[in-house]
Amino acid sequence: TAERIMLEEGYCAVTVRRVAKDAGVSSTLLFYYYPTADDLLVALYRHCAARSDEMMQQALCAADPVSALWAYLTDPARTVLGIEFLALGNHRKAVRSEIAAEAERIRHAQTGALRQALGSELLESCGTTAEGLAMLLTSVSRNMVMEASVGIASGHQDARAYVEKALDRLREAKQAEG
Amino acid sequence: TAERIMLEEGYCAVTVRRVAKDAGVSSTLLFYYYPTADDLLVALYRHCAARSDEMMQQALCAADPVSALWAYLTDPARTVLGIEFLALGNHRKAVRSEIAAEAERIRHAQTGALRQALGSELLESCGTTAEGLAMLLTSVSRNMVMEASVGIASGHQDARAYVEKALDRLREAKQAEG
DNA sequence: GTCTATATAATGATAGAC
DNA sequence: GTCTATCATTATATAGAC
Repeated sequence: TAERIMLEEGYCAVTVRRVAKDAGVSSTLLFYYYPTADDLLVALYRHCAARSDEMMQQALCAADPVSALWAYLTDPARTVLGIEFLALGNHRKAVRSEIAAEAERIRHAQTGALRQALGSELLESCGTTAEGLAMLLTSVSRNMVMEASVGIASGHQDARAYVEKALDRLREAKQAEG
Repeated sequence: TAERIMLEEGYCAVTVRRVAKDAGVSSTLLFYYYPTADDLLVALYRHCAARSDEMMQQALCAADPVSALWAYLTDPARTVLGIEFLALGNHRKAVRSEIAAEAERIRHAQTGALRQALGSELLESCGTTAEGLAMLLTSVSRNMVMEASVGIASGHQDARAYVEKALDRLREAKQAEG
């Protein structure tokens, strides 16, 4: 329930009373399990992060990890939720360090997979590193999803085409090399 | 006052009473000028957008518009504010269309300046368009600022170096051509 | 475990004095 | 224009019945 509210109305709308009301229980029951409102948000974050992590691990183990990673990154619901948690971390110190640590872990996992799939040499020959590429792909997908969500469309097709062509080229270069 | 609160605590913290309190006036005075809370937010948005627009116009008229645009995009305070308004638009329909329209206008201005500074042919030879490049640069700067704000650093140096090198190359190609 | 009732503070918004 | 006083609602949180 909390996840749905966060996705539809943003992290500010995820209050104990609101979640309790939508879930059909009393707010005191939620306070019984989560002593403070921040505890509820942290629990929600851990739940979503674990599931997201599982999805990403599957993507990184796929036959084509690069395509699977890009598909994972551009999934609208997951990305909108990720942005909300980022905003949450930006404004509530209680969850900030947790979100930062998890984000670093995720980037590290993506980095390892990209390095394994493409090789450091190929990445360097393209002018970046696995860390840089993971950061760039995350940036484009996040902004694309966020802008699309408010109805901004200019440049989206071009930017998406550019990224997907660049990923195609990386794949081809890897095949030619391997 | 509203701008400061939004920057420091996010758009959810920008309430009529809170702004009034920090500004040292009564909340009814704010309701006198802004009949609803949404009116206050829209007015704040217009104020910030106009100033931001002015900064961008200056950047786009600079000797080196590409560098100036990138400097403008990576300004932390302005970017954090921009992200807050984007999130605001995502969750409050009253301001959504206004924010989307302004964002399209901004992208259009950037697009025109990029086309003028670099030329469509050069951009196409790099595999993208002015719209696509504006979208990509905005994406990287936004995510970089947002992540840095919560303490995420992995890949930032590499991504920034990649973008700045790509922009350098575009400038050099233009100089060689012109 | 789950509830009702409650305390305290903050929210958007209005009525009316000056 | 700017204020005080107020209303209805919602927020986090606690006490205590069952």
